[in-house]
Amino acid sequence: MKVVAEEKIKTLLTRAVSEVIIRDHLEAALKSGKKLRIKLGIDPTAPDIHFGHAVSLLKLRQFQELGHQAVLIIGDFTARIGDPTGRMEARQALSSQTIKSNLKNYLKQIGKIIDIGKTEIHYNNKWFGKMGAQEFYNLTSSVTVQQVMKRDDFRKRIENNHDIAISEMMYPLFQGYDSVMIRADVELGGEDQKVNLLMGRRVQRAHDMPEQDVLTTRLIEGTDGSKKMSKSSNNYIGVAEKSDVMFGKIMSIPDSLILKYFEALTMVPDSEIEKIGLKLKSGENPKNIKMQLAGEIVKIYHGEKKAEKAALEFERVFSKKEFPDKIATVILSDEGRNILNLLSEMLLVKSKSEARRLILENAVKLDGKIINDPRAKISIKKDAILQVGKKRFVKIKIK
RNA sequence: GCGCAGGUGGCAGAGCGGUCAAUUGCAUCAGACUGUAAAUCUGACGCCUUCGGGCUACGGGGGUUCGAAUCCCUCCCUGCGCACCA
Repeated sequence: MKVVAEEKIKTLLTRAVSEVIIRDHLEAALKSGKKLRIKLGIDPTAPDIHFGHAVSLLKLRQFQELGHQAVLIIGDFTARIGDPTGRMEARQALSSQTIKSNLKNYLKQIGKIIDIGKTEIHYNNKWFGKMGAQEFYNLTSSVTVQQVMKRDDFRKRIENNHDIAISEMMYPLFQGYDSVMIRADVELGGEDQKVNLLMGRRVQRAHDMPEQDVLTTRLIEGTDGSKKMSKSSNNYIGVAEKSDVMFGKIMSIPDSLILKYFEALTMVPDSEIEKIGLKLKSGENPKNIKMQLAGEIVKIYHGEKKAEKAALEFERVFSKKEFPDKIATVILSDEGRNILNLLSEMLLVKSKSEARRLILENAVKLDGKIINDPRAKISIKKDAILQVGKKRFVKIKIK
């Protein structure tokens, strides 16, 4: 029994982990049998959780499985102020109602990964909402500008003459104060969060509290295979995506990411992953292994059955080039109409100009037959499938 | 507050009176090749079009000019320097 626990602790401290500070301290604490308080902060401004977040959440789950107390911090305070990071982008503060409804979604998504029933959830507006100026002042005194500016993206922005709002510099402080309020023993986060997480230690120290250990998880690259997964790079896979879409997106990652994804996004045991690594090396078609990967991941969010269905569907549409199982259906009268109008009415294209281009690129098919004349008049006599590119389909029913 | 440099398409960044719907890179989309891989190659990439062209765009507003992304005025915004402050 004890051996199993040691094994788990090892996995906890190494798998998909970028850095542990202070490693020896945390390891000792884990072995002491003490129930630790593990903090993870969530920013409720993003519309949904993606696999980048899932890495830390899976790590939190591992802590839970060892009997530790998961503590989620929902950053509703900062969300209400409005996040200044995305320059130009909507700065308007989210209404508390939007935040509330977002949260519901969040918890549903997060609940697929961790055991929400055993998780403490705190909204940091609870303490920041009524924080006085004096207290705020004290908080700002616990850290220097230089310390905050260590963050890489701040440094780069200074170099490139991009602006940094003072409120942005306050973020790490707020985050650190959260650690004080919930008396965190450990804080989790992506490796890009390191400076912020370390700030928690500083703020705790300033509040005469034992300093939390910090565990950063590896960042994963998105579907493009090069940039880290993020909403702004549009290379993310959302936790809430439909099983088919999720499966397909996982299949589109470069082969080189397969093992990393296995480690960071599945619960497949280390020993198993090692074997998979060997298979890859010995020349097995990576497609098969990627299929397995996709199945494992989809299973977490949608269950075994849907994962299997998604695999079949994938084979059907992309390997065999057949039509998908389920296609959005539109009912139309059978009068003839211009192909351009048809495409834009079906919302398969953004504009008629785009439609024209796609047609000239041989991307538009009706029942599998290429339409290459933008002026074609189409009259549909019986049900048909209209297709643009490889991924856009609409089934037309005649009424 | 003063001075200087800037604000261009999703982003970065050219252009500095007509040949600018605007070089180029990235991102995106389509086609070829495939395992929807990745890489690569080809093409497209404001909107509308009867394919002749038309319309709307280079921070906002106004002006000069036959003609402005390009010149002038003004407002807003950003950076840098000085001053203020410490």
